[in-house]
Amino acid sequence: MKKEITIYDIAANVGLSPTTVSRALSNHPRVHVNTRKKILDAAKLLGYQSNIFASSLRKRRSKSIGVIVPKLNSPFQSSVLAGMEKIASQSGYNLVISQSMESLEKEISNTNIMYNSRVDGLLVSKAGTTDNIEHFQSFFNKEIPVLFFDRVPENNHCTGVVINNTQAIYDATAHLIKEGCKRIVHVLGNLQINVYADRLKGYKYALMDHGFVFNAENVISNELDEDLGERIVKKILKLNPRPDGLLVSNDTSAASCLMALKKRGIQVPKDIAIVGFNNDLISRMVEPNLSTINYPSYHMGEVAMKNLINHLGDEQQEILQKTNTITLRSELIIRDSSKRSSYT
Amino acid sequence: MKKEITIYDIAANVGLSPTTVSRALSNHPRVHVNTRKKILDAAKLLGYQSNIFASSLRKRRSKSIGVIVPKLNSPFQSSVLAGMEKIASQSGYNLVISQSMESLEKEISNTNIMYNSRVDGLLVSKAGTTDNIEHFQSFFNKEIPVLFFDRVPENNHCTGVVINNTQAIYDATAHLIKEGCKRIVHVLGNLQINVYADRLKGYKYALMDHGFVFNAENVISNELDEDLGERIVKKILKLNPRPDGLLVSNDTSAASCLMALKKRGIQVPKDIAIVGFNNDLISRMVEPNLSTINYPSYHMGEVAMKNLINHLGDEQQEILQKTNTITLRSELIIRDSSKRSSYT
DNA sequence: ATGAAAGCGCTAACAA
DNA sequence: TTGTTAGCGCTTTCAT
Repeated sequence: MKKEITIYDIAANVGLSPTTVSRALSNHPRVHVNTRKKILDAAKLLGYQSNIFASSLRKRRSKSIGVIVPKLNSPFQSSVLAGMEKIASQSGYNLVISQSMESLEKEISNTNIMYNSRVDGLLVSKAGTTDNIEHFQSFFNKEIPVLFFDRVPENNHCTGVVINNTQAIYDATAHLIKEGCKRIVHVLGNLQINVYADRLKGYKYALMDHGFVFNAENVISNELDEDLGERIVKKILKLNPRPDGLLVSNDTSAASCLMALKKRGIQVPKDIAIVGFNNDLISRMVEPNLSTINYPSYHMGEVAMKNLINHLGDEQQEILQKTNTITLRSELIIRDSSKRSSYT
Repeated sequence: MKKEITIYDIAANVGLSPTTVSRALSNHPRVHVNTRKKILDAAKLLGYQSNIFASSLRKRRSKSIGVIVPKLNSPFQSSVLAGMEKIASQSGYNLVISQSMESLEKEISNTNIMYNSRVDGLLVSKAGTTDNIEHFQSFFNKEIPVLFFDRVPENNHCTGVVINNTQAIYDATAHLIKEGCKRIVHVLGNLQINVYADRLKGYKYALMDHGFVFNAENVISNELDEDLGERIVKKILKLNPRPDGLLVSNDTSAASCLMALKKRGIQVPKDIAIVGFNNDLISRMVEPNLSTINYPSYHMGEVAMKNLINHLGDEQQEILQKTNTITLRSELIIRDSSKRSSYT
């Protein structure tokens, strides 16, 4: 490995002190314009590259933000990440990204690595099995801001960027009821996750408000993956009376249910109406197009990152502590998969 | 911010030198078992966290890998990243990720940031407009390994992890010909990118080998996005004779073409057969299911990361330099969107 | 506007 | 097996 060019080399080259070079390089105001120019020129000439380790060691800041997501390869998360990256890079922050694979154990390990990596702030969408936030304690102790997004822990003082999941599913349920559905099955993920717990609430409230009786048989909590469709459809076809409405907590799974239904000759929305969640691309590509909840994922990434970065400067993170929740707008998008009115 | 606990604190606590503490902490063999235990206990007790800046400054290694992709929010890239993250985290490496947004300018900027961040290695899938690799020169000079994946630069000595794009499209084209297609339109991305240039070759070769005449009108180079379908379908419907085969370089765009065709009452595969690329989820969710090329994206991430990390130890990167290309297996998956035989 | 000196926390020679 | 010493490259008082 070649020798590093340091500010000492530049200093020697231009006949000034390392201090002045350092100041010039970091745009300190108290450096004469000509001096700065001379130094910058020399730096370029010598091929100088600042050593961020030395700088970070000294300044105790890394100019990097950690992000922990459950899974990297999901349309939702990758879109959030894209939004985050945009803002971070605009502000000169690096993104250190890791995935918890829905495992609390790995989330803890990731968190520790992030802590050791001295990220200036942490953005987390928690794993399904995470039911406490002890492992972030080291961040809290050192007052390194931690901000949750989408999947936020319950009952705590952390800021979270979320959508109103309860309202979203309330609207979806009410919509299905209005379309004449009599038995609506709700398929969702791990109920330990706020996202799904809230949606279940919205579902219940909507039933209640429309004079329906809640029936636990109509709620299926499951791993939301691509193969969900077959499993779910088998299950719901055994129910009596047969459900005529299906509320699935993500579009991929909803699409998969749609496939499984069509395969059996069950017509959507005539026999069963479907509403998905997220407004992923796939919701516009299947037939019939899926009604869904528009989830502003890219925007969520931007907002979360912006809020985190805005508060990095503050010595005391009061504002971030006090802004407990930022709720983004989401809305029901009605497409053909749930338009039953014409058939009834 | 609270005071840091350092190895000096531990040393003082257990009555040993910082050196021994450092050795114990990094599992150096020449430390007595009891000593190590005492040190580890004290470290835990005091809440010690190693300072990677100091360590990296001293060791001149960051234990982090940079990844630059064109876009974070693509099913393909996020799957590659997931594979990379898995391997990296297993080996104790952090992932610093940024996106070039298909802009050479941003790619250069990202590259410089990665260089300044002192990543131990760099993984790149290049932007569409990148036609040289000068901006990686600083990495080459310092012998920091750079490995390209999927979109690799032409004519250079860098290692790349790729699939055989030429063969893949050759097979797809041959398949369409066998299914009786007489006029096959090939829709692909920016031809400056090896991926698409190679595919065009495969298309031409296949035509040639089957006695077809290549016609430039049948090649459409375009931005491959979700809205592609309408644009493409309008174009091809103007062609005379009307094409009966469509080869689209990613599944999202292929699905979008499929939608646009169906909207106009054109039947797939009877009137026009379609083959996509990537084997994204969406290819299995549209109707008819899309024939496509299975692209082992997750695996590509794993392989690329493994190869990079394997060669980080080596002082001289000879092996990496000499292994010029790693080609992963890809294969044609035939589904309903291209099964025309029964109609002819 | 510029400089001298100290030190961030760690590790690697070298010595014992 | 353990310790001494020096220094990685930078920034930040404090002085001039």
